[in-house]
Amino acid sequence: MPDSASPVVTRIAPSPTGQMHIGNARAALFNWLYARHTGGAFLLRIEDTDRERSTEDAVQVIFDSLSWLGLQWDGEPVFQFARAPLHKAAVDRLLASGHAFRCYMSVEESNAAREAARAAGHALRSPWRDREPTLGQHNAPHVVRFRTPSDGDTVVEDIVRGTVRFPNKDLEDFVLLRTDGTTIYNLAVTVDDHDMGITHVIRGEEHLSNAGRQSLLYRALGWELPIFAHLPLILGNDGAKLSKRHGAQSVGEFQAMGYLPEALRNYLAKLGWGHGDDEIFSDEQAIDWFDLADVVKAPARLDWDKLAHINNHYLRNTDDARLVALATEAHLGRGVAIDDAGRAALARAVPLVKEGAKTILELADLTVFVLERRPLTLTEKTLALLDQTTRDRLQRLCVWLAGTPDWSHSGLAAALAAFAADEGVGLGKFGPALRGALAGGASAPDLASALSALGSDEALGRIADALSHVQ
RNA sequence: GGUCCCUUCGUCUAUCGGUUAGGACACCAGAUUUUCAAUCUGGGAAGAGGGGUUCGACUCCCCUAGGGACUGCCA
Repeated sequence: MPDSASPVVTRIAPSPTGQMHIGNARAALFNWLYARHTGGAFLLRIEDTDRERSTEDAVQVIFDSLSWLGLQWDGEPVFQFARAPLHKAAVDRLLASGHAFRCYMSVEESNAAREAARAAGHALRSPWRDREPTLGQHNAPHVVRFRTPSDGDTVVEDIVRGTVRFPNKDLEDFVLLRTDGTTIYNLAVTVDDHDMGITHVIRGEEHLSNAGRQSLLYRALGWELPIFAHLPLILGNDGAKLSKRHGAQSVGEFQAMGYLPEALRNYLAKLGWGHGDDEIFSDEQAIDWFDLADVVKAPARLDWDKLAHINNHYLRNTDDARLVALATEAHLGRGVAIDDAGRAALARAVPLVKEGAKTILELADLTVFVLERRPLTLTEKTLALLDQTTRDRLQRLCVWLAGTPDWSHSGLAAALAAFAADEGVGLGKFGPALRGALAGGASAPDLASALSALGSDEALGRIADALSHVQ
């Protein structure tokens, strides 16, 4: 194990084959937190050895996802495929030391051999592990496999799992080099983690069994093992593996749904780790408190309600300029045109409604009423409310409001209350009709807020529109 | 099938042998009320089951059950 005095080096190593999974984002977060907590480094490695599935776009998705999440990696990203010569050199060493061997079985043959081995109660053992190819065979198509010990256990010390042992007989002679000469995951990861000086391998539990294979490689290569920490999986709300049907599974989707990166960081940090009763905390606090020893073992389910609650907290504590920009973006994304008046109205409306929004998308829903164009289409319900008494009252209200100099929320709330008192009725007598006149069918906040967000010209104009509506 | 991991309120979790098992989200009720929310107050809600160890187990050990991961010339 690495010297405890040596600086911590962690890494996130996604493969560029599509979107960045939220589980991967959480792993990145924990690696980042641990590196920052210890004053160490957080590195990024792109695992692009699968040439069939790796794409340029997906590499960009990884950069974008990490950047959006605010998890800045240290140094230049390492591209795994570019390190192929180093991987092959390691394989040569393994071949020379007898820890690996050339296997001339075809895919079909190895599949059959694997089944036979399982039937016999152990994992695949290639017949070539103890056989020398003839001279003619030597360069025939082959893979290179690891010569897995037949007896004993491979022990993995894991910070969150404790001591985990895998019987070697159940670990097959896994492939190191494909027939085409390219390297495979376990070998590449081991060589890269070693060369990059990774001290702590923090990743999802799906890699726990790989830690056994990788440990075998580290020892065969004569290298010091890193400290392993396998994180519990993130499941969907129903306890099943997180997939498309759970609503979202990639960082990009969470972003598109209107979650703030800091809210997602906070929520994700609480999935598999926690600090007592603390629910909402800053990055500084998380960095200060984070420790691998406190990582939870059990898998966690994604709770959308709680994420929404946390997102709402961050939304209401975010500065208005940023929220207005985000809301504007959301409206434009929906094809809603916004002119200068609209921008101004949005700037007035956002601060007044943000407390009720759980996502940026909801913030857009709550502000769409200010972007409607006059004359608004009134709902049946509003039309029904506009009887003569109410019309007369709203007419007087317009006069009253026109004489109200303070169109701030509090000024209007006071004006509305004073008007109601003057009329000798409760707000309920004309509130619903006024709401309908101001917002049409769209949702709107409390009346004082709605009025204030619209501004006097627009608000009075909308009321006049409603009053002139033929019955 | 084999190997490995996991198991406290519906959910995320606290507890690290002695607590009325705490908090948060959600839920329910009440208050407020111009819609929906928001807000305030109160409430219900948990140690998978069975054996041990111990003066004493949620906590340690074993078994069972359930869930999950891996088992590939993917990562």
